[in-house]
Amino acid sequence: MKEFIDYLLQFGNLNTHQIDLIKGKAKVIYIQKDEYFSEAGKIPKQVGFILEGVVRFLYYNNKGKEITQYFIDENNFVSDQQRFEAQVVASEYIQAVTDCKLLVFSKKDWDEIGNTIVGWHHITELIVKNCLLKTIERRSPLVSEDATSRYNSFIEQFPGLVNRVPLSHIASYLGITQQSFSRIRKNIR
Amino acid sequence: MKEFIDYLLQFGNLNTHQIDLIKGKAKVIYIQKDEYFSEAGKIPKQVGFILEGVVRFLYYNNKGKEITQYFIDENNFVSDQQRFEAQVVASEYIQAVTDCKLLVFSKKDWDEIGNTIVGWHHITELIVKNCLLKTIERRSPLVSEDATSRYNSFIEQFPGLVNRVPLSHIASYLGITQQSFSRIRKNIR
DNA sequence: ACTGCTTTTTACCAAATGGTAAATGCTTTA
DNA sequence: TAAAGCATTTACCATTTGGTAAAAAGCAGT
Repeated sequence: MKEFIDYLLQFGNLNTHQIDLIKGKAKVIYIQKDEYFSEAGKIPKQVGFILEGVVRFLYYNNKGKEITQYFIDENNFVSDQQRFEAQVVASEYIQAVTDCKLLVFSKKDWDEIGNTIVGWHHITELIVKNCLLKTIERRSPLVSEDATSRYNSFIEQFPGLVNRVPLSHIASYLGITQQSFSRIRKNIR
Repeated sequence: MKEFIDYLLQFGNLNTHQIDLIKGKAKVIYIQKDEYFSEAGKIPKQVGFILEGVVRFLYYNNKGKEITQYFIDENNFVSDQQRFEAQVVASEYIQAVTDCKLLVFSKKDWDEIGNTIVGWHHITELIVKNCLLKTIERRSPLVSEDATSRYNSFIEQFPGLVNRVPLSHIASYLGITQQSFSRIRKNIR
């Protein structure tokens, strides 16, 4: 829980009273590997913050191929925030890649925090913008670099994740087949 | 100018007094093809809105290869907004791809608008978020699809741009060589 | 330890893409 | 109109990546 409050305080000030309000509304939930945090075609019910574990965003392209779009690990928000705020159906799945421990807020509680804490919306806007920028920055090299360079930047950007996540998902994230990925890893060794 | 105000009104309400204030601070400038709107290593001096023309974001990767990261055309904001707001040096170039006519605001005028119009920050936050989401959505297929599919989604996402932009820049945006791009266009014909 | 199941690696060949270089086409300028 | 300069295409071959299939490795449950 401390990690979560520290995370928030990076983006704005909160007094102890406000922090207690937030803590009071946070629920801890556990999701097992391969379970979904939210699903394409359904309205996201909650916004989460990862205390332990890794999740991924994924969708199926028009050829039916499963595409891993992004990984999120400890001490980061996990949410299809646009769809959550607007309460409209998501177009992507958010799936646990390992067993996860999450802090979550229901839409009702999230709104109550927003209506109670002055400046909360500003904080969350900053967080969303920050996450989007990080996403763009991390995914950009995946377009222009060759597969080996993509893998190297993945290792830099998500240190340790190689050992926690099925390689098939990483290959999908990097935009290559699992076979090519295996070959590349072999050449690097 | 009407286009600009209409664009803003998509994201929030503004009364005539506020609109007049904004109009009063907007300057029209012209940039010739290949000139820079802002440059890597320099602090962005202004935020712009494209009335006519096309610009691109570009950077040089660690191998010195020029990478076109994004195109922006008429009736869209063009700004390295994070660096502009914070007034820190940019890491990318913004270059006119065609002769351009822009509305621009200096940092001083932009701040004055923000300090005068209640709700302005909210509008600009929405716009920034919107642009970032669109960027992610447009660039995502570039990772996982093959070159032909990338080209097809480019045509959908930027209709008409193929005929206004040097093909070498499009190839770079798609993450392929100009030769491959030429070959792909030939096969489609 | 064995079985069955999933993940990862390997092998093979086909297809796509990159790199170098040259040819063609298009625009601008004298 | 010719010349020069840049953009685009083509050709050729090397390299990378994809697709299919099978082997090997890892893992869970008995």
